[in-house]
Amino acid sequence: MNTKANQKRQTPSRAWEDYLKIIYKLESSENLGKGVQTKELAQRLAVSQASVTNMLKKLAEEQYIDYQPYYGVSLTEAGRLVAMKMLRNHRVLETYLVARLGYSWDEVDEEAETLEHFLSDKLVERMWHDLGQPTHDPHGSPIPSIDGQIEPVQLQSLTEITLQTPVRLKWIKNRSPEELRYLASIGLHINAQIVIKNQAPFQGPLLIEVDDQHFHALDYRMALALFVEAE
Amino acid sequence: MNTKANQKRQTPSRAWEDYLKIIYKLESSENLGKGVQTKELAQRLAVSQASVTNMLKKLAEEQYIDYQPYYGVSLTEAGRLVAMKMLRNHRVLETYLVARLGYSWDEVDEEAETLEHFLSDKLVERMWHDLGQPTHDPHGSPIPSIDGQIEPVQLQSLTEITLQTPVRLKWIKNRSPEELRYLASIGLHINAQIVIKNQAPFQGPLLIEVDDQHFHALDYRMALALFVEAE
DNA sequence: AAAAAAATTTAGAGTAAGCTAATAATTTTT
DNA sequence: AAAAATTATTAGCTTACTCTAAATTTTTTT
Ligand SMILES: [Mn+2]
Ligand SMILES: [Mn+2]
Ligand SMILES: [Mn+2]
Ligand SMILES: [Mn+2]
Repeated sequence: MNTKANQKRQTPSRAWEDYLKIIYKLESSENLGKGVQTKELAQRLAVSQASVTNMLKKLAEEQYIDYQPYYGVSLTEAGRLVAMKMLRNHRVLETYLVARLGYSWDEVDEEAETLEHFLSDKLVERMWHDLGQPTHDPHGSPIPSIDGQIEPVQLQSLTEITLQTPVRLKWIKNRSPEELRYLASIGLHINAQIVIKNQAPFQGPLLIEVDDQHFHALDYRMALALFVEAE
Repeated sequence: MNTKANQKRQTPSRAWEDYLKIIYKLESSENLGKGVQTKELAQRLAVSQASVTNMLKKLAEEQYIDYQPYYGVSLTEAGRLVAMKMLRNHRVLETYLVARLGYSWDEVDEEAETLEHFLSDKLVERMWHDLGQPTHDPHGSPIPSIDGQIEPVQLQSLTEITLQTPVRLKWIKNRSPEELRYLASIGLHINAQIVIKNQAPFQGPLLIEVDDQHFHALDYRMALALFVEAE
């Protein structure tokens, strides 16, 4: 009856869930195959690095992550499943708010960031079925399946597209509400058609035509966050 | 620049909100005009009496309650408004889950008990408008208005009704999911017609007829929680 | 009015999650 | 290969909320 070894893995708290979700996001958008850094986590979670170190020890203890002190962390399968559940909760809710309660795509993230931790499985599944089992959220992010599978994103950034080739907007990655409102105001919603007419040098703005209608100058950094598919 | 006096009142935490909500419920269902007791709060919140005392000091400090040590507590106006917001959030959500997501009345309380603390005003108002601005939840409890007004319940308990007088069921107070399912199974939903055919002595069961269809024996303690209105 | 019972508060401690400052390890630059 | 810069960890505190056990006050019973 060893008190430590026998202990059940606890239900992850809100804090743990946010850590695991961010670790997942950093892991999958990471250029290299290295572990996720303490510093990056601290930034994304808006807590001190010391707090992150402290929490990583607990997450490792409960086997949600593999932790090599000084060399970063990666998710275990248990940790990945927690992250997937958060992404599913978050994205199903966002989709529901837009489709059923008149939210616009810039309003949903704030609501979902908190509620993702408190929605029951039952509620998420009922929303998802009511919506017709959607596969993507209002920003084009894939919704993990209930058993934790997620479609790999196979899209190109708008910055990688050659001039004059019409493409369709499929995913907007991580933009602020203000930026999302701006994008909507120039017609850049999911599935909009985009043709790059010109690209200024030195990572300068792109001249784009949207849905064969209007021309706009698009900042290079913004273009980096727009992911598209050949028509 | 006194650190204490200048301090803003903090946004109430989930724990504070639950305390204030329960204080409200005990205050308004209390027989006498005395303060709400520490012991009752401890029972309803499932925490120790010492924890309650500790929390009451903080709530009094922030002026959400009036607290007379040893003689119980009552809500201030600020405290009452917090309680009303929780009841509104809780009851609007319950109504939404039943009307829009196929929940039955015995499933909604569990979901609402947690989510009431995390729903934004925007979301609650959108659900409420989408539902057509309902005034009562699926159990018949009144939904406070957005500015904290609540309709006083003016109903009689089924135990106070004379034999053979048809009445309509308007409110089921505080029943467990199991009891709610049982009530539904014998046709006792909101607005069902009830006629008491007989009442056994010594607070024994009531013989009732439901919607002119079926007869049932109803436990006296259950009847105490059913509130009705003359037809 | 005293004794007994019940309710309440106080004392002391624990856990979760955060912080700053100090220290240590790693990585980058020279 | 040193020095400098960066990143990470440790040490020591803090706050919010909870607990049990002991002490105190109020209420009820005798
Ligand atoms: Mn989001
Ligand atoms: Mn979150
Ligand atoms: Mn309820
Ligand atoms: Mn609650």
